[in-house]
Amino acid sequence: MKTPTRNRRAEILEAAADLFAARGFHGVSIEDIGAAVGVSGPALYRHFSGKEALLTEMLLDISERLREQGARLATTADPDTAEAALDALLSGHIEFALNHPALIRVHERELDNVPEQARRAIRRLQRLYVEEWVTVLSELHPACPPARLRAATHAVFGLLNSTPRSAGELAPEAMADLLRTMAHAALARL
Amino acid sequence: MKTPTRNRRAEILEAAADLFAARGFHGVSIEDIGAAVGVSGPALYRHFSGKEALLTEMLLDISERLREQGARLATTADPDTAEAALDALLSGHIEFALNHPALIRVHERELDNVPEQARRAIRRLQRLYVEEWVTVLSELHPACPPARLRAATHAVFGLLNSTPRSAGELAPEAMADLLRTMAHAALARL
DNA sequence: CTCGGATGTTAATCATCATTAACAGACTCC
DNA sequence: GGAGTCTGTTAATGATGATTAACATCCGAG
Repeated sequence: MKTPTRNRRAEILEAAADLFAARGFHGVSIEDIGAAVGVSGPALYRHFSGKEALLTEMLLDISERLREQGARLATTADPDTAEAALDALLSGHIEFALNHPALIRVHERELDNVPEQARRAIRRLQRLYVEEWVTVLSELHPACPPARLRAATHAVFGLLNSTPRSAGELAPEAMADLLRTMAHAALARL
Repeated sequence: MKTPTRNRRAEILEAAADLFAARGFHGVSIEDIGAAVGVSGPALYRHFSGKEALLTEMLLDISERLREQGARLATTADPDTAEAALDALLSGHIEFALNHPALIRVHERELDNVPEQARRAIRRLQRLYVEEWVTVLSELHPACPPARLRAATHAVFGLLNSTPRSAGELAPEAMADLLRTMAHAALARL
């Protein structure tokens, strides 16, 4: 019972993500989450200090992954072409959104349910990720004011994160292709 | 007390929309909503049969307004140019999103908290609205399969509805301009 | 006037839930 | 082979919150 236990935490986070994505933080009970992983109720307290802590860890993890990925992709070995960097950011975000629709949804909707302090940390990571995009975009559109670039970035996130809502309409590759095409076009002229 | 009372229902719906947008359906209590309009708690039951009924009416109203607006704008007097129809749809949606960010947010997030039957009705209205867009788009892109057009429509909604998230970054007119530009570009090549 | 309906108020009621207690099996390390 | 740690389990405990009951007011109609 050494190895299987290792997964418990991750297993719980995964199940909770699906549930939170489907019914929202307040719409899911600790019981529900326990049931989803085959244990029941208060067992979760052996792994997390509480429901908020669970959500907090989930959001911190997502934000951190996005930020890390953003920092990595925006600074590719060949950053001379901002075009290439933008394409990398786009592809990375799309891949994440398509592979983890539940995480994207939770990340988009549940920040307010995180306790103040952690919320600040999460916001910081989100801001860093956005700034990664803004930096790249400002190279492509030097005349465009930063506020506009930031708003454009948020708008593109909204576009890319529409995935969970139109799931099933299109095959994943077709969806990825569509989103990349649309996002590129949307960001071409600002 | 005849006239002022007339507004109570609308007043409640408005306050509830703001609260639901900010904290989510389950994160808001009947007490909270009452307090927001200056009465307290169970007084709401004089106007709505319950919390779910309140949300249901709110979502039905939003969906209906969008659908009606869509039907009206897509069938302008001069529908020979699909371009014009698309532009009208875009402008209408943007105006709605900018003027009613709370409603857009609730519309986007809370459908699952509506009882089954009403949910079907709301979904039907949403579908009709989407089909309005798809019809116009299919004139502009005859070769593009409908599923792709539908996914593109959802993606554009995601883009346009990003408003509540990037509020404050840009002045309303600047934001409207940005969204229109980006959406047009995103839909130009499918 | 006074009756009835529309609106509110405060005090139950009844569930649902997060969180904590108290208790138990299992596996590790010695 | 036993002490200790890890993970679970099932009963409290305590809040919070939706909904309903039992009473007030106010106002217009007759």
